[in-house]
Order: sequence, then structure tokens, then C-alpha cells
Amino acid sequence: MAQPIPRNTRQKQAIRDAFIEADRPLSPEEALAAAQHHYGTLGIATVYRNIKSLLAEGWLEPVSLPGQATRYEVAGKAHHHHFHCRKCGRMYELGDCAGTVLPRPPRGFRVAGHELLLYGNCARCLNMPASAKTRARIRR
Amino acid sequence: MAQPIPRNTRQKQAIRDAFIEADRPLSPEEALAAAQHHYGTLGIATVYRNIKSLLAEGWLEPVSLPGQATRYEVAGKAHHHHFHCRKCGRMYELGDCAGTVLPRPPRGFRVAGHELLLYGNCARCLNMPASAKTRARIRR
DNA sequence: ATGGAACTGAAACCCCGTTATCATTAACTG
DNA sequence: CAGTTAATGATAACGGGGTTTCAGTTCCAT
Repeated sequence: MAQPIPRNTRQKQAIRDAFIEADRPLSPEEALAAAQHHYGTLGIATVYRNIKSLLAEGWLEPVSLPGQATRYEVAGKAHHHHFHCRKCGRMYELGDCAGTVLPRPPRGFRVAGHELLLYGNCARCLNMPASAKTRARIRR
Repeated sequence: MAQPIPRNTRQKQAIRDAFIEADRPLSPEEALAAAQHHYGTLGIATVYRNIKSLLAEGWLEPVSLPGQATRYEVAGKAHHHHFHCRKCGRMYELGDCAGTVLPRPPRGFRVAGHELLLYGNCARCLNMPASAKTRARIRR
């Protein structure tokens, strides 16, 4: 009945490091590529397993966007929004949300929160337009 | 080589009517339920097919928001945002976007557009809290 | 060092929204 | 009205994200 006693594996640490270094929301595939930097033989199943446990620990939190795999970022940051590059697919963090002015909801509605997504092209893509092949390669 | 000559079927009209009457973005499942009101034996495949052709005609446009299945609404409205009720799952339209102030992106980024989602509870749900069963039923 | 539990990697599997298949039905044309 | 053929409905197949399985590996308390 006792739950498993957690262990500190190199794989889990590689995944944590990947998120810390990226400093932007990563999809499981992106996290795999980045963490393989630290631990070459890492498998995708391990990434999913550890993302799940890092979510449960409250170390990661999900960032969902339309029509795309959910990304994850290190938890505990101030409320902020995201930018999605339509060329390379990367998700970036924007500065804090203060100063954003929201539309008013209809009478009688209760607003619990909001999500805002800007999209377009990131500086990186504007400087070095990437082919589909290149895009796959730079997804370190 | 000539492309098919389109026909006006009762089913397609029922689907159009569903979107017009709803006056809010509908998911394919919601559109099915609403259109079955007009045409009882309508099937889900027909809904998908007609949504696709209505998109191609420019009569519908997609509404994609983080963490939600894509919905569709009648095209041609002014740029606006949406409200998602976390109780009944309905998506509502908000007034136009003018006056909304957005965060600035990092230097060198090009913003092509934005999506904003408010969420919480709609007036309907605040007035008559619905059980899971009721929720399914009122999804006319 | 070592024994046992937790973890891993590879592949099979699952879920579910969407699309394709195909026999049947029903719009349109003449 | 009849003939042509686009559209439908039921269901199977697909695809992508995510999870489970299981034999083998590794962490770690002793």
C-alpha cells in the first residue's frame, strides 16, 4: 500500500535541466531533444513519465495552445502570456501581464481568468528563414 | 475533370441553420446536436463534411483556443474574443476587440495576430447550476 | 558490495477526433 | 418522370498524442 519511494535518476535530472535551460514552454518532443543533450539514450516514454510526475510535484505546469501538443514550463512564475512562432513552432514567454486591458464579459458572467496568445514569427526565424528540414534540425 | 456540381441538401441547410441560431461557436458535436433538431437522422460524418465545405466557401471560420477542440462560427464578424464557461463548456462571443491592450513582444518579433480567451462561468450556469446529466441534456 | 524496489527504453497499445469507404438515397437536368 | 450523379449515413480506418507493458538496469539503504 505504501507508495514508491522516489529516486533521483540521471534521466529525470536531465529533463529538469532541459526545462530550466530552455526558459520557455517545451513540448514533450522538444523536451526529449533538449534532454538528450544531457543524457543521450533518453526515451520518449521516460519524458512523458517524468513530465507527469513533475506536474504532480508542482514543479512543472501545462501551457496549452490550439491544435498543438501541450507544452510545459517551470512552475511558479508570475502570471504571463505566450508567443507562438508559426514558422518554427517554438513557444516563448512574454513579460508580465500587468497593463493588459481585457474586454468586458456580458452581464451576469463571472470571469475566473484569462489566457492570451500572440502569434507570428520570432526574431530567430525572421533572421534565418528555415526550410522544413532545417526546422527539424534546430529543434535541439 | 470537372468538379462536382454542388447540391442544396436538407442536411447542409440544417447545419447552416444550427450555426445561425446558435450565434456562438459550435464544436462539430454541438453542431450535430443542434442540427438534428432540424433534421433528425443527420450523421456526424455529414457534419464534418459540411463544415469542411462551408469553410472552403468562406461561410464558416474556425475558432481555435488553447486547450479546446476547434469550434466554428459564421464568418464575417468583426474581430472579437470569446468566453468559455467551465461548467457547461459553451463558448460565447464577446464584444469587439477595440480597447484591448496587449503586452509587447520581445524585440525583433513580428506579431501577426492574437487570441484572447476569458473563462469562468456563464450567467446561465450561475443561475441554474447543472449536474453532469443535465449539462448533457441542455446541450441542444 | 548487494539485494530489492524504482526506473528505464522500446514497442505495443489505447483513445478519440477526424477522414475514407461504400452501398444507398435524393437533388437536379432534360 | 427518369436518369445521372452528388450527397448521405453507418462504420471502419486513420493518425497523433499519450500510456502501458515488461525485461533489463540502476539507485540506494543497509
